[in-house]
Amino acid sequence: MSRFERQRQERLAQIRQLGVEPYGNRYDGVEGAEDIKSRYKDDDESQEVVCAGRVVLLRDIGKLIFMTLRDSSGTIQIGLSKSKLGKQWSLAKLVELGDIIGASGQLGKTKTGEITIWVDSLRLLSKSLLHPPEKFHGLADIDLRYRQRYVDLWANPEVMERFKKRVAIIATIRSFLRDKGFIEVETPMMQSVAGGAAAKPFVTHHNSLDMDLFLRIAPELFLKRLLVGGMEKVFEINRNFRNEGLSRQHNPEFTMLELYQAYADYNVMMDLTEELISACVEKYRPDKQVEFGEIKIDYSRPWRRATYAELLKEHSGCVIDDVTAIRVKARELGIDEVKMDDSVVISKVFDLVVGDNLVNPMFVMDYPAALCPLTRRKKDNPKYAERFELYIAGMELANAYTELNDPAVQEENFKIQLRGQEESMATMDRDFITALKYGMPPAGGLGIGIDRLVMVLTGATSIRDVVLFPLLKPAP
RNA sequence: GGGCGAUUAGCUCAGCUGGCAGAGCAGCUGACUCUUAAUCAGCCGGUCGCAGGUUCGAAUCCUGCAUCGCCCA
Repeated sequence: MSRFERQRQERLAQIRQLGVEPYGNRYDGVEGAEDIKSRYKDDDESQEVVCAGRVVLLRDIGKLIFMTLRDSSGTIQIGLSKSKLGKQWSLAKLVELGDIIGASGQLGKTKTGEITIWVDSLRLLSKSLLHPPEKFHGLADIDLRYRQRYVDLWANPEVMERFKKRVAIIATIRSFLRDKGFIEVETPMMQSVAGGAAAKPFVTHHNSLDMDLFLRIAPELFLKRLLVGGMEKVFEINRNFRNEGLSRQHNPEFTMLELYQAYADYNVMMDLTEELISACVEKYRPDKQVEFGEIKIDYSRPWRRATYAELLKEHSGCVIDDVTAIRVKARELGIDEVKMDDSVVISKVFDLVVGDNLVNPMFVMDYPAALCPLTRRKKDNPKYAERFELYIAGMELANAYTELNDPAVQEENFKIQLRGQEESMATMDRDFITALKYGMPPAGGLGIGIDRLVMVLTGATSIRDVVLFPLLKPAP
């Protein structure tokens, strides 16, 4: 135990000696700090208010103490004077930084004009036994901030603001989709076949059935079953799990919006995507500009739409059908392409040459069909699939396509995809094929990475700054 | 997995080519009824990440390890 902790334990004992319980109970009538401040009217010092929060600043000037309390809305100053508090003065003198207190009193202003609650009754709601981080710099150690988010949230106010914004963005998306007639569903997180994307799943085990289950890598195949079932506009916002490395754009569990609309196609999805994200921009970034690290994202509409082949030509000079030239380019970029399939080489070159450079929102359309096993091919050119990805700030924000609803083609694509994979992974979702055989309406489908969306709307360059508790190695 | 960087007081950080371990904040004591990162005076606080090595002498140089971060795969 550090000496600070011992000192706080002693303080705790002193408080108990005063007959005060240091861990309070229900405290009624509390209003948000910012609400209280906005209620203040000049020359009216008659309002009685109640607030509660953590003591984040403390200025003791003898017989008068000023404290700054922080709650989820912001901060407010309270003033405690010996003359006004009477018997509670000795308790006031024992309050330390980090304690959670409640206070009621008259709303007024100081001589210097700061709105202040002149406290007539004080309540200790929770004694803090660990000293808080340094008051000016807050908690700066990056690793500690993620590990002790419960400290980060009040020590660094902008963190609270960002997470409140995340909540609000998700609420905006839900109401936008409900207004358009989509219904929200929940599909299995634990699946016996992990399908709907190309990624390594996490494995878990069901004891009484004695069978392995996979945490889902995507909800896609279940949401499409719902299209077969007759739900025509359906969406899910929930977690996906992918067993891959961590980076500033990847957390093993991440939140994804997936939606499906019967009788639509990828062009409808493109309009919907632009409209949906723009609704969020309107609400949280009315000037349509977001600083993102070194770069600035401009959300002004309309967003450019270009085909995969056009962009490849534009940024690399290579024609997409000229595989030899693309392989030369790949080697220039340091890609070890010898054993790779043509389609894989093209996609690696594309990611490096094009993807990273797309700062403003850009729809990349018509991917090589080999990369899109769940997608309908273009009628006039079956080498390409009716799929687009939305890029913002060099990241893939959204992925959408005209859904493949021909069971025979789907089964064939699955077989090709499974070829060469390890035995344990190579499981065909036969039930999904059966569902398609009953008939799935033609449909457009869309996925949006919610964490990344929050990043590009709030200017956070690491996914860890928009996930409350990002995955970390256990503390040493 | 590779490269670069970091690790010093509870927190935020200085510490140059090797020579007695430093500051601010926090804490403790005292003063102060209008402070705003309050101020003023005094005091306390260290296994310099760990383990070796070089040296008369290592926070500093070398090697290895650990943890974290950034970049790359």
